[in-house]
Amino acid sequence: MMKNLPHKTIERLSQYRRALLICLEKGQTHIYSHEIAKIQHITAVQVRRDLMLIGYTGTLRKGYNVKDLIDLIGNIIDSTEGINVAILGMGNLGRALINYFAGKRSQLKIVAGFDINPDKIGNTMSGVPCFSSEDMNRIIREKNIKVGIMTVPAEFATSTAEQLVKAGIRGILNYTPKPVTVPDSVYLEEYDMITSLEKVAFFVKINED
Amino acid sequence: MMKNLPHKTIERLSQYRRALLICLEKGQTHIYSHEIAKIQHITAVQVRRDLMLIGYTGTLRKGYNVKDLIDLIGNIIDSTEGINVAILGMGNLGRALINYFAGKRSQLKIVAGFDINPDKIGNTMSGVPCFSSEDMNRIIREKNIKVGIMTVPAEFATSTAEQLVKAGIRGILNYTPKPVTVPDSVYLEEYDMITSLEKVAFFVKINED
DNA sequence: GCGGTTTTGTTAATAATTTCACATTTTCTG
DNA sequence: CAGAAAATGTGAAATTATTAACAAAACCGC
Ligand SMILES: NC(=O)c1ccc[n+]([C@@H]2O[C@H](COP(=O)([O-])OP(=O)(O)OC[C@H]3O[C@@H](n4cnc5c(N)ncnc54)[C@H](O)[C@@H]3O)[C@@H](O)[C@H]2O)c1
Ligand SMILES: NC(=O)c1ccc[n+]([C@@H]2O[C@H](COP(=O)([O-])OP(=O)(O)OC[C@H]3O[C@@H](n4cnc5c(N)ncnc54)[C@H](O)[C@@H]3O)[C@@H](O)[C@H]2O)c1
Repeated sequence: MMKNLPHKTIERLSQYRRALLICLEKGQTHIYSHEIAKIQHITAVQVRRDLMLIGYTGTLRKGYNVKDLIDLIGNIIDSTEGINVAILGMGNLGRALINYFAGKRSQLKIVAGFDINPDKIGNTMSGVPCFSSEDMNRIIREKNIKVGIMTVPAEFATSTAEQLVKAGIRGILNYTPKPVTVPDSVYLEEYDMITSLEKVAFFVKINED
Repeated sequence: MMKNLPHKTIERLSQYRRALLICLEKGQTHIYSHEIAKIQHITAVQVRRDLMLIGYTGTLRKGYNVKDLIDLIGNIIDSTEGINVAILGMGNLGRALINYFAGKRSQLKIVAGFDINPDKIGNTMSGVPCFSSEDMNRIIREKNIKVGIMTVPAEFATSTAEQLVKAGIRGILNYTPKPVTVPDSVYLEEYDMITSLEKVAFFVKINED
């Protein structure tokens, strides 16, 4: 069910929820498609189309119920039992991520970090225990970790991905600038900040007439 | 010229270059479309189509010349005089970014950081001087900074974006989870790691049959 | 209660992106 | 040198994503 939602829609649903959570905190009970659209820099039609795809129906002239919509998006994109996540490489970026995620989403819990630096192993950072990379296989299985976020140095990207796959991981988010290869059964997402920055720089350049 | 390249192509060109630079370092002189494709997890046709769009012609049976292609991609996406970049918010993520970018791309130079924490102002981090946010307007104009990377706490996202726009910035890369609004003349790119993680988690969930 | 306005939901149209299919060229092999 | 194999380049088709257009319903002001 809901397996064939467009990839772009999945991303937007996550973003809608983020915006809706802010509205909920502010005590807002309803929201119009064009309000969501404004926040996300897209069109109101697109918002309505996405909500149509997940079968949510708003109220005419009142818009969408913020709380209900948050819940429905949760039903669609979250998994019921939650998903345990590991950080590979507790360096600058790894720590920044742990800090950022701490308590943000109850369905996604960072339950372990891994490193090879003996000074870090055994410590806890923002509530996340750091283990030795050597124990990756065991810990990932013990803690039922499904997703790994790779923040190791680029030269260790390939070997770390291999270890993760061997340990039975189901999804990898790779922040390393080194693309990795995984079997089809593992979902892979790669992101490089330089690509984003170069894209911004490109459009700045061509806007300069 | 080259103004109407598809957005997706721009992103991929940046990624091709990243891969090609690694090949160049290894001493590889030529590369086939299917080799590039494998690295980027896309199809060879897509690579050829992108290169067709930028007017690059490879050699039949030899593939593409690594060095030439790197140079051509540079001609397309880099601006000739280089672009100066500022980091807004020298916290965990800001410092991680400075560290990461240091010396990676000569065309994109992080020339200033801004913060409001007096302990940070006046210091230098990985060669990047940290200024007070109050001086943003002056410094951005003095140093001819065109692009800003926002890594301030979410509650300061809106005001920081406003300051940047007032200072005449041309592009913003927003890593804050708070979407911001800017005039059409400013190119805006937003990225939230939670969206990426939720996307990975979603596909892990639906792959579990 | 009526006419005007606003908003949703959805079909149809359009636009963007990717893939297919294949002609062409080069290289290799015997 | 002929035929097979491997690669590029590209028009056309297919797919995916976005936008336009509009009917229908709800509310507002009078
Ligand atoms: N810093 C950024 O903003 C940024 C942005 C994009 C990508 N990246 C990439 O993310 C990665 C990490 O960046 P960083 O700034 O955190 O670097 P860092 O050097 O601060 O952290 C790397 C950490 O990984 C650990 N490590 C090394 N080998 C390991 C292994 N085999 N298994 C587990 N842990 C291991 C190190 O001990 C260190 O703690 C790099 O590949 C970098 O290119 C960084
Ligand atoms: N840490 C992550 O991995 C991560 C990931 C995605 C997004 N983010 C977002 O990036 C932002 C920064 O994250 P962080 O972990 O670096 O936080 P942080 O608290 O470590 O850093 C924020 C820095 O911004 C400075 N600051 C505060 N107000 C400012 C202002 N008005 N002008 C300039 N500087 C100001 C603070 O002094 C601090 O140095 C947050 O919005 C966070 O949600 C972080």
